This record gives sequence, C-alpha cells and structure tokens, in this order.
Amino acid sequence: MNKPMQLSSTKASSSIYDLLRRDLVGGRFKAGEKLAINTLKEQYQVGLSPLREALNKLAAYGLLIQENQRGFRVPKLSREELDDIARLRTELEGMALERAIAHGDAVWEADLLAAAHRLKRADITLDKGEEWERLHTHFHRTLVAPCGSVWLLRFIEQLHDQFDRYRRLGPKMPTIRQELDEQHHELVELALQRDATAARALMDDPIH
Amino acid sequence: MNKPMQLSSTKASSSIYDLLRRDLVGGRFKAGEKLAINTLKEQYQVGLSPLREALNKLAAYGLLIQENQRGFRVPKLSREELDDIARLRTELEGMALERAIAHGDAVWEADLLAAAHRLKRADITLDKGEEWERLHTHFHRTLVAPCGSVWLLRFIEQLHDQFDRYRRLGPKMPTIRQELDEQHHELVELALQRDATAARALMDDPIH
DNA sequence: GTAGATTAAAAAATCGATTATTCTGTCTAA
DNA sequence: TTAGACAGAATAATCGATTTTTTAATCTAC
Repeated sequence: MNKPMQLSSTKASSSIYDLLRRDLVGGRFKAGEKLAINTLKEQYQVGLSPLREALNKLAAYGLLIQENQRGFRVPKLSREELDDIARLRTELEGMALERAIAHGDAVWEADLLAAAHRLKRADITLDKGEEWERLHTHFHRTLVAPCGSVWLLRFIEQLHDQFDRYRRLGPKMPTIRQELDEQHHELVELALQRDATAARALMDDPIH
Repeated sequence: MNKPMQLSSTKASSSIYDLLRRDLVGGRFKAGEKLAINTLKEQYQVGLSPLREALNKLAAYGLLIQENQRGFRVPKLSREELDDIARLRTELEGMALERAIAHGDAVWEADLLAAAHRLKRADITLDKGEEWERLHTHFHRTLVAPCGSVWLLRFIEQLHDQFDRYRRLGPKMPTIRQELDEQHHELVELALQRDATAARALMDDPIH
C-alpha cells in the first residue's frame, strides 16, 4: 500500500505525443503550416527534448513532414492523396472485416452491439463533437479488432487518422451523418450474421 | 561558386537513423535485446539527442519497442508475427502489382527488365551479401512502383523491412535462392504481358 | 529462510545553453 | 533596376549536465 502505483504513464514525451496527434488529426493546425517549436513548447508547456521526440515520432507516423534542416511542417492536403487514403482504407478495412467475421467470438458480438448502440445514442443526443468522434473511432476499431493481424490493424489505424484529418480540414459534407447511422447499423447486422460478402460490399461504399 | 553546395544531408539525426535501420533490418541486433543508449552513442559516434530522435522514429516505424521509462528494445520474433507479416505483405504486394500492371508505362518496363537483369547477375556472381540484398529490394520496389498509391508503397516498404529482419534473424532456408530466381523471372514476364491475374497468383506463393 | 523495505548504483528522460544553419532585409556593382 | 553578396536575426539541431526513475543488492523483521 506504500507504492503510489501510477496507473498511467506520466512521461512527458508520451503525453505530448498523444496531445499533438490528437490536435493534428483534429485539424487544429492548418495544412502546410510550419510548426514553430518554441511556440509549441510554450503552448503545450513541455521541454524541448520531449517535444522534439514527439515530433519525430509523428513524422515517422505520417502526420508531419520533417524537412532537412528546417524543422517540421503539417502536410498539405491533396485530392489525389485523399482518394488514395480513402481507397486503401476501404480495401484494408474490408480485408480486416472479412477476417474478423471469420474469427470473432461471442464477446466480439457483444462488444460490437455495445459500441454500435453507444454511437447511435451519441448520434441522437450530441450534435457533433469530440465524444462522437471518440465513439465513432471505437466502433470501427471494435468492428475489425478480431481480424488476427496486428499489422493490418496498425495500418488501418494510421489510415483512419489520415482520413480523419482530411475530414476535419477539408470541405464539410453535411449529409454524411444520417447515411453513417444506417451503414453502421447494417454493418453490425451483417457481421452478426457472418455475411462476409455483403459486409465487404457495404464497406466498399466510400462513405462510412 | 562560393557556396559549398552540400548535396546530401549531413544531418546527424538522419544518418544515424539510416544506419540503425539498416543494422536492425540486417539482423545485427539480437531479438529481444535491450539497447544501451550510452553504448550505441559510442559505437555510432553520435550525440545523445540525434540518437534518441532516431530511436523514437524507429519505434514509430515498428523496428523498435519503446517501453515506458525503460528505454528501447529490439522486438522479439514470433511465428505468429512472421505469418502475419508474410501474409499481409503478399496481399498488399499483390494489390500493388495489379495496379502497377494497369498503370505502368514503357519506362517501367525498361526499369523492370534492368532491375531483374542486375539481380540475376548478382545471383550468379556473388554468393550472398549486402549487394544482393540491395538489388533484391530494388527489384521488388521497381515492380510495384507505378501502382499509384503512396500509402500502399509505404506499407509495403515497412513490411519488407519487417520480413527481412525475420529472414536474417530466423532459421536459414537454403533452397530459397533458386526458387527466387525463377519467380523473379516469371514475374517480369507476366508483368510485361500485363497478365495481372497470373502475376497475382504467383505473388501469392509465400516465397518470393 | 523469506517477504518486504531500504539504499546505492545504473540508466533514462529532461533541461538549459551552445553551435550550426537558414531566413530576411540591406547594400553594392553592373 | 536588379542580381548577387553580405550581415544580422531567427530558428533548428546538438551537446553536456542535471533530474528522475528503475534496477540491483543488501538488510531487517518475522
């Protein structure tokens, strides 16, 4: 009972990484913007070393561009890249969903129903916001979780972040929300029925 | 004529990253090994900051594990992960090859022939070694280059590195070389004939 | 003897300051 | 007027030292 037993890591480097990642994906930086390290240092109240290490990781992850001797920059958006990301994400998520349907057990079914339900509630209650984003991410993560491939999940996560950045920074599409509701519901139905073919076909629909 | 005009980046952080990546993929570290930062610092003759930034990038890339407050570790090998990597790599390369066959132009055909030829020469001449590895990598990179998806290429590269690490660290398979020769040759043939289906079928063969 | 506490040594993470590079505005020569 | 050179300011990258945390070894109470 003596040890404080710190449950979550209090490492400066990790937490600044999470914060920056959230803000980059959340579109709180302009595309193409140059990051002023000293400004960030003050804004996030961290030292230079942890900050630089976080920026390096984010660059390796693809949320930042690291230029030779001139610091870090937020990647520009392009129509071509958005298409690339959306298409590849569709294909990889489809692949993962097929495998998840083949391997997922009863616990998965329960988790999936729960995630879908919570998302639906949030859809009705809240207009938009961080909470909805969190639940939406969680739903998609749950959907493909038992696919059995750590690397596939890793890539999907990465593409998800990229896609979200485009969704937040790019022009808004107001009608998406309702279509999303129905698609999510259908996906759950098909997953529970283990209908891999139909689920994959639905997944190939670019909006989800 | 005054400026020294440094052609290649002389950034400590970048070069140590490349070196470490090469050595990790090349199997010069034991799987599961803990990296002693101070030892690395001396071995590679770099400062602490560039070294740590490189290690952070490698962790984000998946060639190192970063543990809470206890430094960096070389990932362990597991049969399951090898299967995961090999399978996913096969699927993604197949996907990329299909697209490359659809989009590749005459320059690609020439590059591909050249890369295949050089690889074949190296196969005959050199027994094994860094040069063969370099040419082998280059051949596979050329094969999928015009697939049109930056992100797909990025993931394939990543999986390629992972697979190579297993190939270098895991138990050796002596008969692979010859099979490789033939498969490479066939792949070129099918690519030039634009036979996507057959090429993909060949690609699905786990050894290549 | 053994579990748990205590402390010393080792290592990782972070900080503050220094060095190297790039950027910006001004000047000069054609 | 303008292209190029130059100097000063701003910024990025790196270093050396300090702080924090973990690991290992030893001790103490039961």
